[in-house]
Amino acid sequence: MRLLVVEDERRLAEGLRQGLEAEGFAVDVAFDGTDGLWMAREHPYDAIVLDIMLPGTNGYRVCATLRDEGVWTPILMLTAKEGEWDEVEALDTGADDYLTKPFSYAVLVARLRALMRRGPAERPAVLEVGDLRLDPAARRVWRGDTEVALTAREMSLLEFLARRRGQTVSKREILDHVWDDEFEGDPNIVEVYVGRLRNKLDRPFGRRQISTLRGAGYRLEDAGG
Amino acid sequence: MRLLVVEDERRLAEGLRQGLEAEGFAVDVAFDGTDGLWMAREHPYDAIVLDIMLPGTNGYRVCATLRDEGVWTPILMLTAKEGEWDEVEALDTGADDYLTKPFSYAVLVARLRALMRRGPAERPAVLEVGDLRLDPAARRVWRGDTEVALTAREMSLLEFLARRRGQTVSKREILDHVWDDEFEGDPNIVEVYVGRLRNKLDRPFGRRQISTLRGAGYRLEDAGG
DNA sequence: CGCCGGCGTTCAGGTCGTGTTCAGGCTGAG
DNA sequence: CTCAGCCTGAACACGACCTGAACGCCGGCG
Repeated sequence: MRLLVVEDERRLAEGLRQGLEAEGFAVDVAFDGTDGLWMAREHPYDAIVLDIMLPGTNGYRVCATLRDEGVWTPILMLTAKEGEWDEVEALDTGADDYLTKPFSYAVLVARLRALMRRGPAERPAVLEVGDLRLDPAARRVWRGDTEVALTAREMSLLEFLARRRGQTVSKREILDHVWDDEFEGDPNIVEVYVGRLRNKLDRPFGRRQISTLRGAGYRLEDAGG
Repeated sequence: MRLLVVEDERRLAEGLRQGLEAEGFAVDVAFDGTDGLWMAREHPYDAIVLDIMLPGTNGYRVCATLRDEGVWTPILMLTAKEGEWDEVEALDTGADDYLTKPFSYAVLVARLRALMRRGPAERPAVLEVGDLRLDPAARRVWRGDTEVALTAREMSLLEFLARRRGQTVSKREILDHVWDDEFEGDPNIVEVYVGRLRNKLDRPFGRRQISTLRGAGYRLEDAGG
């Protein structure tokens, strides 16, 4: 069984390598996100241990990118903060399990074995909100039974809203996540794209699932409200 | 440390009880969801072990209901299927952790201890005052079961009052916090907005939870007086 | 190499919700 | 009774939001 450990704290990384090798695993180590991503793409690992706080590319991004590229190797994430939303986010971006630091070594091994027993989860995450269904990996969207064609940008906006379903997300938040932290163009672009999503997903079906909250932002309603 | 185990398989439930009591926990057992819900409401447990597949009320529902009612006891869910969406759903409905059956007994204990160490944490991102419930993050408000639509300004006024529930807040204080330190318009605007909140939250429900204290300010009553 | 179509983005004009002001009526304290 | 403080319905103005259209970039294709 071959493992990849992506962890920037050298001491912890080396400890894990030794311990896991003693357990009979073959272990590779990457010290930052970019390296980790590259190695995960190149080699067929049986599981990946992935820290969230990483230089280069952070854990969420590594995970999301791999899933996007169709790499479904089981991933166990290491989250630093306790009681935060990290865990939910970890699972949302396609991780299969998570562990909060500090963790017991025995628990890590137990959960790794469970993950690998489960096999390479060839299970593309599908988000469902009401009768809206979207497969981020395949980049496909259905309203009920009929598939709807979206452009790349429309897709990622919808995905962002879907992951925060029921919540109000501000325009600034949308710009930061769907566009880029440094995007400094016209925020009106969000309105334009929300409009396009409505034209494709709501109007033809007589719905209004994307609602506007003036002064607050937008919200994808849970039910077909 | 007091635990509640909600599990319908008698054999497993008894095994857990014995094992956990041997670890020094005080353990109560419920064999279906309805009982579990009732017991969780009545007693201040330090943590709850909750099976998903249950007669009566299923685990998701038990968890969601408790969270809705403001019970934030740490919950560890037991999911039966592997590699399904159960885990995400579990965390989404407000569970703090999950374990996939079959699980190692040692892992269960380890994770329980971690949960309890974390404390009755999970800050209720939701404010509750009487049967008034508001989720500042999602920007949503409910009176009992019915959601009420508020504008941005109404929302922040209500949030301010809710965070000072039971206390009298002066008009000046409200102006400083909900509007702006330098706001120099007509203070009457506070009266207008209090009136609007009453129209939306009190009047339609035959309540009067926002009371006026002449010469002093306003107060959001704890109970639905 | 140049045409073409799709896509992301910008722009301008129109709509309508929301924040604010105002004036007159109401209420409670002294 | 009187007055200050509070309530409230109506009116207004601003700006957030919507939308159709145009522009430029890029990749595919002849």
